[in-house]
Amino acid sequence: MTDALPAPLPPFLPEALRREASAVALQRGGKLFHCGERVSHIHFVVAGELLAVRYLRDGSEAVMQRARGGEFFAQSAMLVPHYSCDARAACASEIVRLPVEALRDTLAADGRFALAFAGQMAADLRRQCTRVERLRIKRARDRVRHYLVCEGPLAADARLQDWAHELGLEPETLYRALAELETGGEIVREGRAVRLAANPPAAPSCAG
Amino acid sequence: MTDALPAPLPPFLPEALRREASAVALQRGGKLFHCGERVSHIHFVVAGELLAVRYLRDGSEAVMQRARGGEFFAQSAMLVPHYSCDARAACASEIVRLPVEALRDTLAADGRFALAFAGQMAADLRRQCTRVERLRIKRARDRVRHYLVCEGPLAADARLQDWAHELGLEPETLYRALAELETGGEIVREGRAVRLAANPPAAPSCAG
DNA sequence: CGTCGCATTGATATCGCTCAAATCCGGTGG
DNA sequence: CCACCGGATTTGAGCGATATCAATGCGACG
Repeated sequence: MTDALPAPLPPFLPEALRREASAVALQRGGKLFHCGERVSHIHFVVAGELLAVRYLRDGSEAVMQRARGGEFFAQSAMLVPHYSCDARAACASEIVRLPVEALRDTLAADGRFALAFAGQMAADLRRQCTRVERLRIKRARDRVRHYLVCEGPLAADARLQDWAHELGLEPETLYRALAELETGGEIVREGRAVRLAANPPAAPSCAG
Repeated sequence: MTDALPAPLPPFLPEALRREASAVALQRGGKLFHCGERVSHIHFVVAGELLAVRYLRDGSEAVMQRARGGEFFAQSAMLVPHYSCDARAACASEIVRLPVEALRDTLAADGRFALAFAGQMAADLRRQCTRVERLRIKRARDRVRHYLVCEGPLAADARLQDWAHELGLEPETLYRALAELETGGEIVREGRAVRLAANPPAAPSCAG
């Protein structure tokens, strides 16, 4: 406990906050906090995946948030005194937690940190906004296009499985969509990498 | 120009920032900024709807962000010197813009404001995270359930059309899903209001 | 060499989207 | 007060797309 773990934490965290940080390890299915508990910490996911879930009366559950390595989790707990959902690890995970009091104090006192923290949240927010717009798209091909336009080419070391999950598609559907886009000349695949074709078949934008 | 518009702006904005604010009105289709332009302002949507779009080479477009009345827009511009997309009004809109320099300075100088601003972004981020998880759900019925669990009952004065759009469904699909859920006893409809049934048909969670 | 996970392709079922028509509801004007 | 109108809601029928199940190829790794 109470290890200082400078490496995995965001670089903009002031030393004063790092000293207050403590590490938590969770098994798959382990709980980080429960609905109704008093908010004491803000969490940063070093590795693994955390879920914020709310349970339905019939035993099923609704995932409200999902955070993976390098992301903050349940940031909105900053604003409220009690958690309104449960936090569970989707797989074995390592978390660093910061006392919410210390975070608030540091935000209020350290302008440079406040700016960086707001910046991190702005970046996360932009990513989620883009995902929302992408998931609103119905056709698999159009989601793939949207991703390539907004996020750039897919790295060669990425697994298509994970990409399918990011796109809200089943892997088989993604494979088929990629095959069609490649046949249509809209994308180019080099090994596992995928990028938009430089010269798409449809009407070009400006030059004739 | 340079109107101070205290009413529509978030209450936590310091007076110093309000004095720097200027109002902008846009027709449907009007551009707020273009890809490549230098970032000068952060925008707050008073009324209407703004889109951040990136154009594909074939003339179609990808929406990256969407902001409606009461929301900030293109917050991530805080972090970068140039816009990487175009901003267009989806309908006639009123915007208040804050010079990014002034915003940065105020964030760094005014701790209370920095905390509130970060809080606003945390709340927006939570909302988007929940939407992402909801849109990942494939079946219409399950999306409706997720919404009611995470966001609470639907107000009686809401239009089902707007709700369908929020859920990423066509109105007809939502009507059918609601009919099925009501027949199944999972939800109760009182006029236009919709809420989860107090006593669902499936197995209860704790008490027998 | 065997195994395992990932990628790929085929066949089928399911679900949501689209087009179309009927009903309901609120507001407007006579 | 009533007739009318427009938009929202609801229901029906058919189509298209994705999910699902199944089988095969492929590459890494022990």
